[in-house]
Amino acid sequence: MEKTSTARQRREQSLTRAQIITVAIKLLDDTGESGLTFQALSKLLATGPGAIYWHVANKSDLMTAACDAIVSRTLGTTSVDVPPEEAIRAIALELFDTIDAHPWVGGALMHAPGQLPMVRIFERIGQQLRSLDVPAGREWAAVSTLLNYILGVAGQNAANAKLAKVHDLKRSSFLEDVSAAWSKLDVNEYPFTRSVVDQLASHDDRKDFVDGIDFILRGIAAEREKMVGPEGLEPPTKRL
Amino acid sequence: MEKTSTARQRREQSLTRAQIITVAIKLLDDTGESGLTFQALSKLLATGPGAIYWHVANKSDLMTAACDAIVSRTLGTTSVDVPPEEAIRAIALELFDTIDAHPWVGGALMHAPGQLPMVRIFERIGQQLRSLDVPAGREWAAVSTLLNYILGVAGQNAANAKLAKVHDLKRSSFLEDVSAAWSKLDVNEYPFTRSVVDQLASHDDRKDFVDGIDFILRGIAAEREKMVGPEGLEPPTKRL
DNA sequence: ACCTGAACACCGTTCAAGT
DNA sequence: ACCTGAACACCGTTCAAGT
Repeated sequence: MEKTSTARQRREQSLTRAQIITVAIKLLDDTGESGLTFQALSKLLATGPGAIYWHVANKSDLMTAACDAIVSRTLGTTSVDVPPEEAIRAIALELFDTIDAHPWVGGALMHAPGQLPMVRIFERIGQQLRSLDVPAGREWAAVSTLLNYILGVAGQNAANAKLAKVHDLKRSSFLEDVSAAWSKLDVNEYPFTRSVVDQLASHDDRKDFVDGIDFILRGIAAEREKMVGPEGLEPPTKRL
Repeated sequence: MEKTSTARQRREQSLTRAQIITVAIKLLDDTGESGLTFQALSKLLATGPGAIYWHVANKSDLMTAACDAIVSRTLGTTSVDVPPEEAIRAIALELFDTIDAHPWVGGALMHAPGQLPMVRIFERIGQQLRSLDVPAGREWAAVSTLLNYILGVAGQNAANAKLAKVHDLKRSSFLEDVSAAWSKLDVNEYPFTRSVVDQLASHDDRKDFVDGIDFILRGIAAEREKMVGPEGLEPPTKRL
């Protein structure tokens, strides 16, 4: 009944914020969002719950820090020197895969608006949009759209993972439950939903995700093309 | 120190699920997401915490039910007989305004994937997309994109409201904090973010939101136009 | 069938006391 | 400067006991 694995050391060196974050990530990965407790954390770190508060402001601070560690690691590996639209797709997909592997990151991302992890994504996408020559006045809207879409999918993934863990641990397809519930909806009130129930089981989350990114990118491009118009003259992009 | 307002009745009639949901909504509106407790709720209903569990499975069930009450009310008022793209914009805007007025709805929406409130939105958008003649194979991707984008904004609004309440109750602009933080970022690492800090204060959340919807709609339309091609022939849309 | 309310098993956070 | 760990103020949820 006792976790004999990661609980050793402590004593030779003093506790570190980085150390805490590392163990927190391990805990979150192993036991999910609800598994991160100061109790469990302090046991793994062989210390008291109070000690952690010396290095970390509170649980929310810890979550954001753990999230940022993952996000910065992910964005660090993105390839450069590809066309901007492809780069954005690559950034988005890497985020998707990361959140798929660590669903709690999705939840943490959602609950830390304006915080460092989100700014990292904002910046990366913004830079690519800038080399796409999106007019200065439309940059904000374009980045926000992409970011909010990514956050929506991220949050949904996190929620799915939590539901799957709560409902029961074995059956990976709670999709069947949803599918069954949708099939019982009134056909007159929910004609569309009823007509696409079968796609619930067959659809590919990852593919759908990129499709969404592509819709947005196409929308941004379409607006740009319309603005260049007959003269082909664009307002000079604001530098720095 | 005692809430004298809404605490009366009880006794003449038995407790109702609808009654519970109504009071829960009031509590959520007045005190935020963290204000909804079975303790506070049962006090307002003049009963014990255990009584509520006879009508409601658990807190998550209650939250989803409260969320659904708001969402169904909102979607019920949407006008009909407008072009599909405009209808989608209208649906999205009504949702935005609703979530702006009840930020907790954003959080509840995010945590109930596949649940009734989300299906309502899914269905409404899906119907409009169908009258837009989006090819059957692309409907799922198109609805998902719009829905996930809306969910992203919804979640962000909820998170902002929570942060604003926690940080301090008076100053409505925690934007200043974020703005200050962004201004301290390294210019070489965060050139884009630094160049748009001023837009943080001046931007209009609601307008940005519609802009995002428009990007996506334009993206969907652009794809459709490309597919009709020279022949102008579309595959017949699957009926029912 | 429906309500009561004490009790349970947990939370995050604090803080006097130690080193 | 940093850690200890008991204590505090809450949670959601349960359940024997009532009507």
